[in-house]
Amino acid sequence: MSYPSSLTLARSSGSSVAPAEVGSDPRPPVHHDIELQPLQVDKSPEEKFREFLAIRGEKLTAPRRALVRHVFNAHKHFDADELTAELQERGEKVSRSTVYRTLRLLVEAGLLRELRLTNRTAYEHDYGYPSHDHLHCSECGTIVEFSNEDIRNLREAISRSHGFRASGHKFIITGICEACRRLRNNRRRPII
Amino acid sequence: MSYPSSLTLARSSGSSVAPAEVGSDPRPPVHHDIELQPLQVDKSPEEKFREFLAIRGEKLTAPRRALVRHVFNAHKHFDADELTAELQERGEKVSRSTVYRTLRLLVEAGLLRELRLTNRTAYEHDYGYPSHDHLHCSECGTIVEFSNEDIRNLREAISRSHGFRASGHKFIITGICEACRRLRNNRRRPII
DNA sequence: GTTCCTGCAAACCATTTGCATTGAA
DNA sequence: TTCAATGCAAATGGTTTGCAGGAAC
Repeated sequence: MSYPSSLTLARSSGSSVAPAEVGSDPRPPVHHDIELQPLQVDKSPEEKFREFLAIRGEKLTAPRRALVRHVFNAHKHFDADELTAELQERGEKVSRSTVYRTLRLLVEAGLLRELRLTNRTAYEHDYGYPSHDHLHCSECGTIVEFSNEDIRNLREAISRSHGFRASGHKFIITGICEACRRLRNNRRRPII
Repeated sequence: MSYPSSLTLARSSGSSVAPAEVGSDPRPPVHHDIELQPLQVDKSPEEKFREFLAIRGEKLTAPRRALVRHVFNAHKHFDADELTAELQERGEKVSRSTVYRTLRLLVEAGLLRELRLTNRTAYEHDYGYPSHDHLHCSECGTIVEFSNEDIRNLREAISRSHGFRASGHKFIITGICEACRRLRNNRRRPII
């Protein structure tokens, strides 16, 4: 069976260097700006999680199910407190502790990936989503995803030459996004 | 005037893919494993810091001087508490708060770079040290530095294609270092 | 002198944990 | 029926901050 992966907002996947694509308003320090196509996967995240738990003799409870469903319902970056708030707004009974505990499990299960760009840990989909890296705007905090296959090769070559066996990597490019740069320029030469 | 930069432990700088070089004991979760040549710089870190402070109308005090001297006396990764301990062992009167405050200044001044691999922030030399990236052993916590010029090009190409103006990047390869891999293998097939 | 800096202790804030209770298998 | 999960509140641990006294410019 094929899980249709109802992720939102997919764009150009870009093999060597992907074309530009920038969001409109740069003010709120929120993330997103999704560019990649979700992968077709044969099991739903929930099912995948249940299996992971079963192997360890652990249980898929109501709060865990609500959480994993909610998280994979929209493709975006989020942190523990945002998630807690969203779940509670929806009337789901999930405490902050359980959110933290479950997020840790989802990372161990390979469903989510951690991203430490600020003091709060951000999470993103790993299961059903292609390997990618991030551009991080230091002005507005926007996170843009991109995919570049050279990076993987580079990572392998470097690891090999250092006797490392790579299991993953993080490549984060920090800078100013196009929208913020334009705002800056407009401020410098204002229309009188 | 040329500052001779008394950094310790330099090794192969490696342009495209540097040769392997691995430390001996992988147990303690401490960092290091330096591979790059320090750069020749025209001002000492202390002098550079003094200038930075002067511009902002701030002062180079005794604790700050002790700190910047100590930090640039040896090339290694360290965190705030390690540094506080080392300074106090040497009889320098620097409180933890001042260490935190001064580290932040040194980052702003471009003398140090922050590295967030664990829950504690690690610091490393930026001034007088070439741009580089890191291999991080998930088993023993060792950090190995490497330098690869393709990364910079990749970063520029990707940034350009996304309308970003890059100001920096972090490329961290996670995996198992050679020493830890050997330990694992020995454990799997023990000598009876 | 004025302004900035220091140390101390307290505050902060994200995350973790102990424990009594509840619930999945 | 058993072992694990939950929620709450308290603990943790790295980092920041308010403030009164102390130093640089």
